[in-house]
Amino acid sequence: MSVNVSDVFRLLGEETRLRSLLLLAAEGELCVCELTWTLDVVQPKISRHLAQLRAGGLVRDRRDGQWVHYRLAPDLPDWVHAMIRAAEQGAAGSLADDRRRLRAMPDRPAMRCAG
Amino acid sequence: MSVNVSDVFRLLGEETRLRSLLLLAAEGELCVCELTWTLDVVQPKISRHLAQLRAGGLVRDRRDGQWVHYRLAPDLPDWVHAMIRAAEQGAAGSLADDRRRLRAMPDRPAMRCAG
DNA sequence: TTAAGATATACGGATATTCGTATATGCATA
DNA sequence: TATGCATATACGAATATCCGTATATCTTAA
Repeated sequence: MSVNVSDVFRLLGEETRLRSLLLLAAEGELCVCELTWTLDVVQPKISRHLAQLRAGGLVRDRRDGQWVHYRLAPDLPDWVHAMIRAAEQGAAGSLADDRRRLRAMPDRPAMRCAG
Repeated sequence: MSVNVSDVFRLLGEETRLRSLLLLAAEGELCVCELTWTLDVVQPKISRHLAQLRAGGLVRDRRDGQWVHYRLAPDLPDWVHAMIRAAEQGAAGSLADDRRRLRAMPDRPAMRCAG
């Protein structure tokens, strides 16, 4: 699964995908319902965008009962990590907002070890 | 002229724009005809994409007689530079190819101080 | 087995993007 | 002024992207 530079740019050029990826990078692992709630969009929209991130090799999914948890792909090349760090820096404000909203989510599917 | 993260991603998610920007970052300043020749695309295509990069605040242009030279915007935030460096790393191979092709261009409009 | 919750996909429709071609604009030079 | 070169823009067509809604799939629990 090799990642292509312009594919990565194209994938992250969409707000929902960018916000999702930055949340995953910051929180480690999130399920679809957490992203749906945090970003305040309908569930199929999140699923579709996550599927694109997965097809592009940026994230992996893991089923856990009813839930599917997404995380960054474990084998991303250095330049992708560098690019994500740059994006975190450029989107610091809105990322912090999203993380705050996530923490305010009621009844999160627990078993999370984020910090 | 403030640059937005997802705008930058979207702009660089198109191959011609990405290759143009990386060439500009590597070479300092290039005119439209150099990009047209190097990337082997028709001139209006280059002009259109450069116009988008300019509208997005990523590049500036400078007219010099008949030629218009483009360069990276001088006031880009750190995270944009970091993102460009990451892209250079991820696209190292094709960027080197493009720079080689540029150096092989005959009758370049001179007055260049690249290296 | 039935019901309910979480997630994924199918399907159109709306919108946006990209492109090739033609043409306009700006500058230099005869 | 007339011509030529470099660049920009206009325009329509092809294509891609994104979305909302409906529905399918998978899992758990009763």
